[in-house]
Amino acid sequence: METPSSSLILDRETKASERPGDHKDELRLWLRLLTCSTLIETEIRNRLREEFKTTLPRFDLMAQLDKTVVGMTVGEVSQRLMVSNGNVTAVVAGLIVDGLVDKRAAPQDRRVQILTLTAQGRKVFRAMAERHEEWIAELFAGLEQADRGQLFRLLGQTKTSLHRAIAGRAEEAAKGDA
Amino acid sequence: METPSSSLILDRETKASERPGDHKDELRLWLRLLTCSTLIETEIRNRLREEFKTTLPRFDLMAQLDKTVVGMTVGEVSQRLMVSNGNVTAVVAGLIVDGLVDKRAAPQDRRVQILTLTAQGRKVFRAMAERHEEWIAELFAGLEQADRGQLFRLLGQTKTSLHRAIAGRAEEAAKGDA
DNA sequence: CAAAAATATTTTAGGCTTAAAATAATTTTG
DNA sequence: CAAAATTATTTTAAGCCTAAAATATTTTTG
Repeated sequence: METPSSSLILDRETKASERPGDHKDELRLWLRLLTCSTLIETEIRNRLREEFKTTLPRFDLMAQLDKTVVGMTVGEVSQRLMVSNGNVTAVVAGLIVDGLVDKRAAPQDRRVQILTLTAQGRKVFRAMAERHEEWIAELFAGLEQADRGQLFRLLGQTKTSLHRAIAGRAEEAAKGDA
Repeated sequence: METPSSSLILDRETKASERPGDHKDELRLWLRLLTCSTLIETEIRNRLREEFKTTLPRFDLMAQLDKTVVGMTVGEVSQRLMVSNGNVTAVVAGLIVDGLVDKRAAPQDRRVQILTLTAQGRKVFRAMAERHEEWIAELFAGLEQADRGQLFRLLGQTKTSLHRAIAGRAEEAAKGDA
């Protein structure tokens, strides 16, 4: 329990954001983060369509496959892209039709499907990736390098905070189930 | 062509990010921003479904309408949410069926449709908004308040950078058209 | 070893999203 | 003022995305 005087001090000296039960600052932070993310995503989507007649989900999927020579399973790709398995299945289907991706069952475990870029897929992706990197640099060009570094670090802490909060809640749910 | 000595100095003294034509740092920054955004969005989506049996697009749309008493046009909502007009039309259709939103043509300009929350819609939204605010605060709880402030400022600069880059490119395109 | 459990993926059903074309209404212009 | 241009929205067609159920395969267990 707080004494009346201590809460008086709180009322006088704290910012609006510190009012008990008020979380408007965090909300504004989230909305600003979302705005940045949406602006970038929409712009990249538009440029991929205009310059390469492709979509962001396809690009993202190919980007994962470009990181490996031995290929990647459906589950691995879905985890990395933070999308559902079914979604990977669907996007891959389109890429296979276009001859950019190859899919085959793993010989030692036939449940597993191994995805790889075809030679053409790798060539096409590399060309897009180069432009993509330029676009991103252009979009962030208005920030000083030091600020970009600072932002990168803060987003790292944010990621940690998010993972902790999400894992914490998953535990609660598991406890409830048991 | 560079002299061997100048490129030696570059190799020795500059960070990887400063190699000419290399923009890996900006790319990593973008991917980290996207990760944070996706983690939050997915978590909020899940909680809205579990706790209120609704979706994020519906929640976001209602959040816009909650800001006004006189209502908002389809175009206004679509601009604020950064989604297409057609998308607003579709999501609104669902909300109307559920009795949460009302739509009527403006009397002075019958092209314009004015959207408002119904009394029930406002009540339902307010309950969700309170929980939503708590969730967001929880997700950012691992960040010091000072860091949240710093992050907010940096994202503000990022927004400015993005708007400038996007507007700049739109001008180029317009020039090309003319 | 066979039944049960676990794992990996696909399918299904339904909602979101977009760009582009179509519709409807208003404003501008010759 | 009527045709043309503009503005606001809706429709359409196609792709993305998810959760949950179904399928196929492998591993565990009694």
